[in-house]
Amino acid sequence: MLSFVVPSLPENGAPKQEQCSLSCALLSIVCSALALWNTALMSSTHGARARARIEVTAAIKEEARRQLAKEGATKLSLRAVARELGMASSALYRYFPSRDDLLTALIIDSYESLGEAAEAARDAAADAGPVRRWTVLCEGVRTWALTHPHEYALIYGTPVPGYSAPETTVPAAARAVLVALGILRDAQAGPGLAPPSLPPELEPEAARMAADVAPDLPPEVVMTALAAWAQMFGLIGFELFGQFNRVVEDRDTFFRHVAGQLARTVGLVDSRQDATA
Amino acid sequence: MLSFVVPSLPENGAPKQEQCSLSCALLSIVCSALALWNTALMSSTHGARARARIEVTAAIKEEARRQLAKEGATKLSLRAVARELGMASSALYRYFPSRDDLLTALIIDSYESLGEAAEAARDAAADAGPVRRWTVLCEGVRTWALTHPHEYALIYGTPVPGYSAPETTVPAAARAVLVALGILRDAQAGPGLAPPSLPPELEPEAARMAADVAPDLPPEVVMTALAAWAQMFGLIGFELFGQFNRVVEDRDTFFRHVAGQLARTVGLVDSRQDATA
DNA sequence: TCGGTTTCGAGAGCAGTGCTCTCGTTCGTG
DNA sequence: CACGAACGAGAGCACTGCTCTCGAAACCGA
Repeated sequence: MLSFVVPSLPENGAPKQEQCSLSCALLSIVCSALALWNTALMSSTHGARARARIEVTAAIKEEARRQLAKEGATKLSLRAVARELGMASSALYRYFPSRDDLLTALIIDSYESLGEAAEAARDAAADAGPVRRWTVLCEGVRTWALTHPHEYALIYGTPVPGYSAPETTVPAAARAVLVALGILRDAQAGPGLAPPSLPPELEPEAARMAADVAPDLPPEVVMTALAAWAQMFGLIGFELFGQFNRVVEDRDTFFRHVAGQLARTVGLVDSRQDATA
Repeated sequence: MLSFVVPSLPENGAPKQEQCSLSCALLSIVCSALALWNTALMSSTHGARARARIEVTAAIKEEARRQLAKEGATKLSLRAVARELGMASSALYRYFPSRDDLLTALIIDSYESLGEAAEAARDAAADAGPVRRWTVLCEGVRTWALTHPHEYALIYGTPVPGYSAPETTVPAAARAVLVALGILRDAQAGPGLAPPSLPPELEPEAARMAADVAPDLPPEVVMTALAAWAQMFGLIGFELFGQFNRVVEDRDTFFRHVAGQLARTVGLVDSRQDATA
């Protein structure tokens, strides 16, 4: 399913591959059918069988998540999951049409987990000044990444099977960045925002983006915030994937400082609380 | 070999894994022996056999690089490489002790390729102002990433087998960032640098870093430049891995603007050439 | 020039993978 | 109660990384 959404990259022209991508398309249909089936059962709770189904599905995801956290996405094996659960590997395909679909489910879970961590960081510093709130949020994301390296790699590292995540991941992925936009919104309502300047050739793009994402915020702020968000993940990725080995040592304070700089870039202004904190 | 340098992440405690990591250690010794053997042959050119060896090694790497560019690191298969080269898969192990070692060779090649692109970008804008030179360098790196997505993913995405690259990749990895530091050095000698301010708790760290990397540059500049460098890769990674899909459309001008902002963050100052360009 | 040593390629084989197909069994419902 | 849908298990296919063995070829010293 994942490898089905790869329009821009060349595929090998072997006939076997064509057959695969065709069966992938069919599988994706089957997958959404299964998903609908699951949610339909969840809502109406048809019976014991339905409950068993969502229970087994949860058990599979749990065991898969354990293996993911232990050894990473590339080492995640359907057969090992089935073995650990004491069932035949073929039985697993009743719940997930392919390994990629299981991975997609884990991707969504990881996004949700990150979103939860971001929201917790937001709530932990709810009374602080804007710059500090932003910094705490960034530190929360970083801490989550350091404690869930394989999950982080799954969602922000190399896309494992193909090069584009399916549409279903989009809302989960948006959750964390929405927290950042919320902080900006609060700052606008309270201490104030100092919108950064933007070159004129970027203004239509910024307006389009802001209209899609946060119409109540100045377009320059939205665009700069998105850039800052991506830049933060550059820092985290470098630290997590070893690019800072033997280069940056005191990474906590380094990251905190850069996150604060990013906050000011976005337009957040220091308050008394930030200065004292 | 790669999976041998994973001290921080938990491994599964199965005995088979221990045996594997042990054999990995042995293999890494064999690998360095083979590497020394290769270079020794290259320098003294013992005979036709030695030449054939380096030729076959190059052919393997070439075919592997082709498969890497076509389908990505996870799909790279030793057997497929051997098949394409018309030799038995087992014969390939005479040249690379394991798949990871072949990947390591490709990683180094990718770093060198990126370094070349960075140097070309530097030379292409040798006469421009500091901000423009930095921006052109960033655009060069981005263009390389967009044209070599799988190579980029190999070196800046998720580390494929383990979580830390072997030491041999370090000099190759440094090549690109040294170009950035060179631009800063030129700016210091010519148009001038405006070193950014740093909180006092980061000054010792910055001093240590600068002493290691670029003793002739102000520590604040070195530290901020490294942060900016990492941030740039955050932008590139987001674009390349689909995080900007349906969010950022005009990515060229977006990236150019953010790269210019990063240049000013580092301490580079606009010149007349930058303003007109 | 000869014989021993090293290097090489090929084949078979092992353990593992994702995935498919078939075949009984069990469950829910008309 | 009976029928069909869902389920679990097993065998099997094609593929992977990797090891071992064996014969042939190349090298090198005597």
